[in-house]
Amino acid sequence: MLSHHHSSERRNVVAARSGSREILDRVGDKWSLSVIETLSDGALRFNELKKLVEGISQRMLTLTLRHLERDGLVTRTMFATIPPRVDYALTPLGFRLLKPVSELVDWVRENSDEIEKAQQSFDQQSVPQTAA
Amino acid sequence: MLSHHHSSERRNVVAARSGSREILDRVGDKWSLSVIETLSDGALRFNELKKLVEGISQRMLTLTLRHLERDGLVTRTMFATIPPRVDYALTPLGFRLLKPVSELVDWVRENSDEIEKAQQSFDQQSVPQTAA
DNA sequence: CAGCATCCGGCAGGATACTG
DNA sequence: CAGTATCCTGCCGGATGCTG
Repeated sequence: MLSHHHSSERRNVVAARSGSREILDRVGDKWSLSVIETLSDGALRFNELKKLVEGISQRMLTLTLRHLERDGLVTRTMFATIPPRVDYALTPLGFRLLKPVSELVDWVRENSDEIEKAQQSFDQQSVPQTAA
Repeated sequence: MLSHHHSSERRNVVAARSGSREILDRVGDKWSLSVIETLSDGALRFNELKKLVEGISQRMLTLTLRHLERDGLVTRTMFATIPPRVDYALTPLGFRLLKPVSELVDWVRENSDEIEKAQQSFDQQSVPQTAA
């Protein structure tokens, strides 16, 4: 399949089908990437994560962790102590995801200057009202 | 900066600050990645894009393109013909973004099986109500 | 053809209060 | 400590109708 006849129909077979959507369904929410990166140094407990992923609510942390756990990117380990203790850690799959993700993060960081410059010049040309 | 003293404070300096959020602000919305990928083959007109990025509304296409244009990832070229014609194309910056993005897309595609398996086993263990 | 304006529903996600 | 439960809000994004 995917074999195309002439040249016109090929394009978004890639775009729409190849899963840009699936990525975002996975790590495209507000917190997943931050959590994954924070766990790259090793296992952490719930409240440790909550402190480190600054700004996250415990509701969102719970939901994010559940989601990542469901996707097989994070393990959840409970200790039946009192008070209870729960460790979260990246799975091998989660660790492997770290590489392409880091490269994307690095790319954005390296190019953020150029992006900001583009934004500024765009914003200027869009609002040339008062003075030309 | 970023120099840390002892080992405890380093972690999410990376995660929260390094821009996982900035990425998603840029390409983390519903359509940006699809549009970028679709433009990787070359310039396209508005309605061509609309057809190729299947499922997108023209409102969202407009907004997405404006956003990408503002970020310097896409150029917009108007031809003052009747009827008007507008071409959209990736900038060099947009093209360079394609590489890390593609790797992430590829990673997800290559690992989607494992992810789906993880999801299924997670869903089973979470709902063991009727039969154990 | 390539859009902008408007209206509108759903849901991501924050705040808060309560539990084992 | 590590969550759940509930309420509430913004805003993302779809549908529709109108223009140069």
